[in-house]
Amino acid sequence: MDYQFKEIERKWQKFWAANQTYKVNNTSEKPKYYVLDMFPYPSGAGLHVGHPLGYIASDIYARYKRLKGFNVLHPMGFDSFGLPAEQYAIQTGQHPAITTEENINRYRVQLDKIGFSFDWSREVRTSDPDYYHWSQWIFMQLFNAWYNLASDKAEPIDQLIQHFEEKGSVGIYAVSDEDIREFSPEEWNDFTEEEKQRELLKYRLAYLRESSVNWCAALGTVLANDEVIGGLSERGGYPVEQKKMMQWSMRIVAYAERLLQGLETIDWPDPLVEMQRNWIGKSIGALVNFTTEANKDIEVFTTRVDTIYGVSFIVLAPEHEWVSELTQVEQKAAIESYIEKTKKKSELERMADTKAVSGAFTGSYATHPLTGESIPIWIADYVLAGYGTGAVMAVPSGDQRDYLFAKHFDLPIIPIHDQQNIEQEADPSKDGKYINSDLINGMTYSEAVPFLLEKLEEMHKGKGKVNYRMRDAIFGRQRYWGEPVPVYFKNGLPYLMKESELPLILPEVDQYLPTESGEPPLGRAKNWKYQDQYDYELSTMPGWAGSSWYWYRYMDVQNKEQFVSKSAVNYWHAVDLYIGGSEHATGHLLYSRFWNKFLKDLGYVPEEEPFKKLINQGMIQGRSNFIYRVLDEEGKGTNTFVSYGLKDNYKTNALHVDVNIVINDILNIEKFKASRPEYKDAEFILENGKYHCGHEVEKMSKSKFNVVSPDDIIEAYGADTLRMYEMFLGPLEQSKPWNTNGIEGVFKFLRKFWKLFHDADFNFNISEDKATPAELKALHKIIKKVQEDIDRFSFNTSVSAFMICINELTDLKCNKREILQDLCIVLSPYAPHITEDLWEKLGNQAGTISYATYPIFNPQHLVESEFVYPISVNGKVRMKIQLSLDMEVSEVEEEVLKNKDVQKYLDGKSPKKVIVVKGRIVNIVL
RNA sequence: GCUGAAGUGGUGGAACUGGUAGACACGCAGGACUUAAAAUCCUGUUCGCCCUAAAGCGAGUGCGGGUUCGAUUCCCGCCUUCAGUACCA
Repeated sequence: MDYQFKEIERKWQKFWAANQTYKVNNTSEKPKYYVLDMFPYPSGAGLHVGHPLGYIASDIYARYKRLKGFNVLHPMGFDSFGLPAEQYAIQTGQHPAITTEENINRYRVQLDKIGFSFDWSREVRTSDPDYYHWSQWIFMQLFNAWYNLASDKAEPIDQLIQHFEEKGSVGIYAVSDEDIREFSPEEWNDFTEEEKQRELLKYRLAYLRESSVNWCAALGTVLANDEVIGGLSERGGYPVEQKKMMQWSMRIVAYAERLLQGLETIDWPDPLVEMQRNWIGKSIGALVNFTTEANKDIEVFTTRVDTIYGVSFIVLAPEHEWVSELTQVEQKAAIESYIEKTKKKSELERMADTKAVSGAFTGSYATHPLTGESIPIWIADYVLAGYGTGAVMAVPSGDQRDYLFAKHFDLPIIPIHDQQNIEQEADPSKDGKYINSDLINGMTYSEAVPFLLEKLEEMHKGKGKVNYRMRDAIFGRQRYWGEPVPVYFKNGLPYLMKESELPLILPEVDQYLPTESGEPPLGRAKNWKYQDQYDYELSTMPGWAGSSWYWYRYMDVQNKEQFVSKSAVNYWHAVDLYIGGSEHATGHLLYSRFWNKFLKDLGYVPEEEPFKKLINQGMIQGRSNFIYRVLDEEGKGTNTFVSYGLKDNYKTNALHVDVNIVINDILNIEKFKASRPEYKDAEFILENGKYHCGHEVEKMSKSKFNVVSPDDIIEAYGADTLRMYEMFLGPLEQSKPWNTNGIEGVFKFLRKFWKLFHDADFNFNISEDKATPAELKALHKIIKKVQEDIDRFSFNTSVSAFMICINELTDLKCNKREILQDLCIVLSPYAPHITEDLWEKLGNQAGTISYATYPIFNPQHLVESEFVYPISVNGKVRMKIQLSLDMEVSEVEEEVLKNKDVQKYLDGKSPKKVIVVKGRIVNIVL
């Protein structure tokens, strides 16, 4: 029988499931290896051909590691809380759990058809109460912890309480809110319970804070940033306003430095590391105090304390807390109107017109800490309330924004060093010697900074300070389909439930909308009170809660007592290889590192970093096809379509056409006519009897008719072809458009491979004869190539190498067991079905190829005695001469120069120089 | 603007440490088989020059320079595309 991929693939997928071929134990003699994929959100649209790219690569890697003798953990699950299911629920009233279940089942069917070696007995779903039990539990640990700067790690809050009881607030160095109180142990012990809780909340790593959210009154809901476009809601286009709400937050900033340092220790792609670094945004500078008449010191953050003598004004963010107090009576109207104006501007507009200078004078002055001069205080929206202290010392000579502001409002611009050129724009260089700078005149940058810091500190006017751009993460969503927060409120203060009461199950509601009074959907739940009297927290956890620790649950998915057992985590440790998209660079991957560090601080997990090696698979874009409708004289569409090459002779209108009825850019006219009634009588202007379509690379989406489903590919060519073709498309990390053109080549390759094992009538036919050196050479070339390729994640090049190998063996008419059996093993990570089938036919026990031993490369088989030297003259290859590889450099040179064709080039002269690289090349320089 | 990645035939791409540029595959062209088509197989296919073929010559990895016996690979400057980020003091 010819290669019957459908039958083969069905047979082995059934076998693997029935025999739990890929089930893995938490104990083994073998070394462990953990290969993880970023788990998907199961959307209603199902998988398209771009989704499995990373899964195929990781599956090849996992299978390869098994052959290399590792105990491989390779699980899969679903990130199943999320907005689309909730949106659908709002529209249809269907419970999101039902939609989610349906989508997961569909995903599972699609994934199973591709032949992955996942251990499905370890599947996790973040929306499953058995799973979110532990998301809630981790939240509780965060609530019950504080960050001790003295030990530089998170510690249980009980230790902080004990310190307060014994020593008061003295000697505590914590990451906390700014408004912490100072107290003695006696005072602490005299605090009421509520006062104590209120104070502790300022230290907890999960804490309540007032923060602003995107509130859309018309939709009655809170929107995520990416649901707001130009100040309007993405859906419906309703106005969105900033609204202050009490929100759960996570003190991720406490980990900023460790998150930054950890980047040095992990093997991630450079762009991704860079993105995280920028996101954390560390800057080293100083805090400086400027005194004001109103007796309110303005603290500014600067990275250029050396420019302090160039300060000619102070700028506050319009939201700065002292703006109103600093505003003088005669300036009040101007300031208030300016604040009003900025409020109306959405964040996007503020970003868009970065060129327009605007601001207003408060009428107040501050005193320069070193010169004692009076400096005007302005407000302007180019200063952001959220960064640094929300106030800057403006140095127009050194900062372009300050420069433009000074020019616009006619404020002084003071040059601060002798090499500064400030005629056209600010000059931020540090190269000169300071002028106009009193104490530091004549100093260089590296002398001035430590000098000034010391001076300011001595005067109690400032100090060195490291600032991070990263903000604490908001940890609440006013939504239904997420993990309930295991908290109830007593007298307005949050308290945790008992751990034994977990999980707190997501209650039923009548609608998935906010209540009339604007509370989140959980406000609709009937009789939902803690101990029948206390209100629960009504917001749910954000999408990243469940994904910030899921790789641990895979290690020990059935555990009812703990999120992961000590023994499981001490066996698997951390993820050795993680494959996923770069869109999670600053979300999931940052939060996961944060939670991991926290869990490590409390001793639950052993590793500081959860993902040792990470690979980003590139995005698969769509490749759209177009047909060209001919327009008549009035520009109206006709029912005639002109082929791509002739379209310039007509007035046309390009239309997307479904790529699934186009092969190699040739339209299948019959299928097209049948696709819609109005095309039934369509006419075509053809080229050589064919209709050629135009094409363009776009996002893969339904509306562009360029979505290709893996199901269709598998139906036509099989999963092994799909797997190999996805790899063959190009380097894993590169983004590329999906183009089904070319898949035939991979399919033909697998047929040729099949034919090696069969005679002309497709009877299984294997020879037991001894292999020839040429056959062994072909085999050992591929053994070596594939292991090198997989080790550097270059899967596309091994597919080519397999093709070369099969072409060679076909030419050699090789059907010897000695060669083909090992070849099956080497190919099996890429094409598991066909190799498993042939493995069985070769007489091996069914279903065992996955645990076979990868053949050992023997360099002996690749040793050559002769080499065809390319002979180049002045760097240009002119001819080839075959010589023995035993020949020494001098012998090669001698032999080459004797050659007749070489003599022709020499033309009687002797060469200036002859370079011989043994076994590589000869270059003659004339 | 800043940061990062990348520019190689008609197309996807290969060339891993500076050593035969275009492997492998698609497409295309020609041929075999066939009444014909599909399928399959064979041959050719970077561009230009010489009527054609063989042989040969010249150019060639975004552009311009450099280092080197030799550069897709290293260095300098520029252009283009994609991605991320953005008044961060």
